[in-house]
Amino acid sequence: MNKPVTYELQHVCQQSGARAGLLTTPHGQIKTPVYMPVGTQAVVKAMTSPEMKALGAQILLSNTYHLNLRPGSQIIKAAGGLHRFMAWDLPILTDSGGFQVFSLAELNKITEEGVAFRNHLDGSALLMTPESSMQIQQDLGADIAMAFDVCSPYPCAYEDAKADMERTHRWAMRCKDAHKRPDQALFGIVQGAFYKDLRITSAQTLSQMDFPGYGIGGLSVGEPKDIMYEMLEALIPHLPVNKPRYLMGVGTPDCLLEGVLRGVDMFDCVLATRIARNGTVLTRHGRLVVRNARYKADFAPLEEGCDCYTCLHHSRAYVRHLINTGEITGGRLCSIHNLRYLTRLMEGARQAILEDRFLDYIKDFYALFDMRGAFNRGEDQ
RNA sequence: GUGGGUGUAGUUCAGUGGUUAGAGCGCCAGAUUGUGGCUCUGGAAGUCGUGGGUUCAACUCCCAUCACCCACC
Repeated sequence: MNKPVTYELQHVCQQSGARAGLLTTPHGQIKTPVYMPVGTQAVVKAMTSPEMKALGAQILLSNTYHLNLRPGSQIIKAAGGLHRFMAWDLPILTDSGGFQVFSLAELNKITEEGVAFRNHLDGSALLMTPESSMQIQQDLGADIAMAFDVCSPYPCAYEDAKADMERTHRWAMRCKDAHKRPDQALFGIVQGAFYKDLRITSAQTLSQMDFPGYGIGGLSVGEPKDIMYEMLEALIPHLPVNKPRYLMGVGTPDCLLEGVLRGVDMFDCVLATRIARNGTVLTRHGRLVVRNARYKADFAPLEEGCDCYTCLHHSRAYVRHLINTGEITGGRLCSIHNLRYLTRLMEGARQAILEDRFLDYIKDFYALFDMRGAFNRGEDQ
């Protein structure tokens, strides 16, 4: 039986060691490194599928937990699967619900069997297990499903981190046993909080289970960036070279490039679309809060030279006006720009890797990008 | 012209003798990393229409005056 998702390592940058690859799925190929826009509720907020294609998105992420609550995985299955339901014929990856165990921690109880959630919509009880997550994800029918994991918080005591990691490994095996769909790949997820030895153990343990790809979970949960980079450097050498690595939830421009530098192939993040709806955009010069009064009469595009729809047609003053009057198109225009920005950042990274000049690419990025107030955390300040 | 009403932050309004006059909206700024987010947090902003008076103390009570609104001539 052919594997549903295969990874081909196309080139290793001689200057940096970063990777360029090709991910082949039932719904087409993905050139890596890649940023995956997030469409939690079977839609990238404010965007349509043709618009996502136009800005160069290769694959979208959607969410098991949310879609299972509404409209329900049976509805999406009846619609002919998630691709048809949301009219997106390129690849999709579904998150397992594991992150909701973390982010909705006050509303759930974790046992070895699974997680008892309080439904955040109506308060009703809901049990999610590795098996049920697999069932739901197979009903949704994405190209890539993620294992149901336990994401440790930051900070986290060693014994707790170890217990979360070991449970994640047991659940990964249960996910593998429960996963039957031949046209869908299942990725395992590395945990281990902020302890290098645990991260290495997790990478080795999951590698032995032979998944077609590996998520790196539990990072960008509030820790300083340096610590995240240390963890990546420790664990990635213990993942197989011929499988894709997906750093979950990471999405500031600098973190994307630093991740690529350390061997990551895939990223997803809500940041670009979330800040867009609140009037902040990303540019090569750093973040730009277009909502601010200084742009009231600024008729330049959001980012000079950007090829996105927004920058080709509209001014900062206009976008600011729409944001400040609460017009939904304001959030749309900022989303279009931010998604295009990150997509283009990754396209440029891939090209630089293929041409063995990725270190120069990063250097050029930092030379222009104003890091002051650029989503820093903790000790980064 | 007569009678009544209203004048407090940019705006709509609270505040009927007692620290440094408040709220919503607006304005300004900050936050946002596997989305419980048209969200969250903070800030600036008022000679209380004006001028007198009573009082230990006045946005508050009294007088005058100005502006606006309503009713009636």
